[in-house]
Amino acid sequence: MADRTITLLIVDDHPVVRDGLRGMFASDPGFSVLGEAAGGVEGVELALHLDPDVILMDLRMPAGSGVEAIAELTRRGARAKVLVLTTYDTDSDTIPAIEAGATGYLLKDAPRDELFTAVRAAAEGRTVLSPAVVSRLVGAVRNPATPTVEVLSAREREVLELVAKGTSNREIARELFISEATVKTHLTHLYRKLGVKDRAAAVAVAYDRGILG
Amino acid sequence: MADRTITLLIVDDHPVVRDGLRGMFASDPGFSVLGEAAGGVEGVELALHLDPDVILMDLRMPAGSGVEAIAELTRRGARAKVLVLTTYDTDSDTIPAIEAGATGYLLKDAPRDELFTAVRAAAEGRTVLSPAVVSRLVGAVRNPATPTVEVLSAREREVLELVAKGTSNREIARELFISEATVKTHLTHLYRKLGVKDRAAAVAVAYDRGILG
DNA sequence: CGCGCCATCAGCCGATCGGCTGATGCTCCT
DNA sequence: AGGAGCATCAGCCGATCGGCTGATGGCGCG
Repeated sequence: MADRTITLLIVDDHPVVRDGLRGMFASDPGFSVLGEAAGGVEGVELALHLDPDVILMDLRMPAGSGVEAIAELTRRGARAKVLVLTTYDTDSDTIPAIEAGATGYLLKDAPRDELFTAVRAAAEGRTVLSPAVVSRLVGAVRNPATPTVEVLSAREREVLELVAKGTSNREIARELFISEATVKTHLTHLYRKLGVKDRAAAVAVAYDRGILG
Repeated sequence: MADRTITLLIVDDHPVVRDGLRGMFASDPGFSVLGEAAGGVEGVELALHLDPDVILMDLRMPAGSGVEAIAELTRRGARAKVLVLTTYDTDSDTIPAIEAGATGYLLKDAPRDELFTAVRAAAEGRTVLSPAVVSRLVGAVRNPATPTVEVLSAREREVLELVAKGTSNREIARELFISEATVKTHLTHLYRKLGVKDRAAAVAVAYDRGILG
C-alpha cells in the first residue's frame, strides 16, 4: 500500500494557508485533498465523515484548538494520522500535541519537499518531526529541569495573572480578599514550580508555556 | 488605468502562504505575481528591481521585519503600494506599519474576495483596512492613552529580554557593560512606552505585542 | 489516621526596584 | 545651527519584593 493516492484533510483557520496547501498537493497526483476545515471542531466532524489518510492540522485556531481536536480524534479511534503544521516552534503545544496523538509536527516554514515527504511518512504511520522540534524534545527529555512540568494551582494562576498586569502584592491581596503574606506564599510557590526567581521571569515563562496570553 | 493587469510582489517567510497567495492571484487574469521574497531585506531589493504595483507584505519575518522594509521603501520613494497581510490583529505593529507608509492592512483570515478587492483598491492608492484594524485604529485615536504606540529602542529591547529571564538590574548592567543607573533609565523609558509600571507587566505587554516570545 | 497538597496567615530583614532630578555626548533629520 | 531621540551616568529615597521560619486548618487518598 505504499504508493496509492494519499487522501488529505486540511484544518487551518487561514484561507490563505488552506489554499496554499491545497495548491501544493494538487500539483502532485499522489495526493488528494478531500476537504478543508477552519477550526478544530469542524475538523473533527469532517475527519469522521471523509476518513482521510492524513490530517494537516494547525494548532492555534479560534474555532476549536488543534490539540483538543487531536485528542478527540484519538479518543474516537479515527484512522487518520494527524500531522501538526504550525507557525511556532517556540510552542508549548509541541509536547501536548504529540501526547494527544499527533503523528508528526512540522513548521510552516518547511520547504514543500519536506512537507510531501512528511505526509507520505505520516500516512505510513511513521513519526515525523521538524529538526527544530526534535531538538526541543531532546532538550526536554535530557534536561529534567522541567520535572514533569508542575502545574500551578488555580489560586497561583490567579495571582500570576494579576502580577502580569503590574499589580503589587498588596493590591493583589485586596483584590483576592487574602492577606499580603498569603500572596507572597503563592508567589514563592509558583516561582519554584516555574523555575524562576522573580515575577518578571514568571510572567515570561507563563507566556512561553501558554499559561498566560 | 483602472483595469490593466495589476502586478504583485509577495513578501512572506512561509512558503505555504506564498504559494497560497500566488495560487489565488494566478486564478484571476487581472493579477500577475512578479516575484516572491521570504524576508524584508530581500523584499526591498526585489521591489526595486521588479517595480510591482502592489506588495503583499507580512510583518513578522526572520529576515528583515516588514515595518522596516516598508519604511525603507517609502524612504527610497518606491512606487509600489504596500498592503500589509498579517496573522495578528492583536498587533502593535498596525500603527507603525501604517505610519511607515503601508497603504492597507489586512488579516490573513480575510476571505479571498476581500483580498482581491483590497489589492485593486491598494493599486489605485486607496487605503484599505480590515474591519478589525479599523476599530483598533479608531480606539487608538479616540483614546490617546496609547500615545502613538511608541517603539522600543534596540537597547531597551535588550534590557527587556534580560528582564524576562529574571535578570536583576545589577546583572543586566554587567551583562551589557553599562552602569546600573543606565539600566534603570532604560527601564523607566520602556515602562512609559509600554504603559506599565513594573517589570512583570512590561514582560506581559511585550509578549502580547509580540516584542518577546 | 497519618501524609501530601493546598490555602491561609505572621514577622523579620536585606536586596532590589522605581521615581525623581539632572547632566553629557552622539547621531540623524530639518 | 538646532532639536529630537538615544545611550550613558549619578545620587537619593521610599516602596516593594523575596527569602526564611513557622503555624493552622481543610481535603483527599490509601
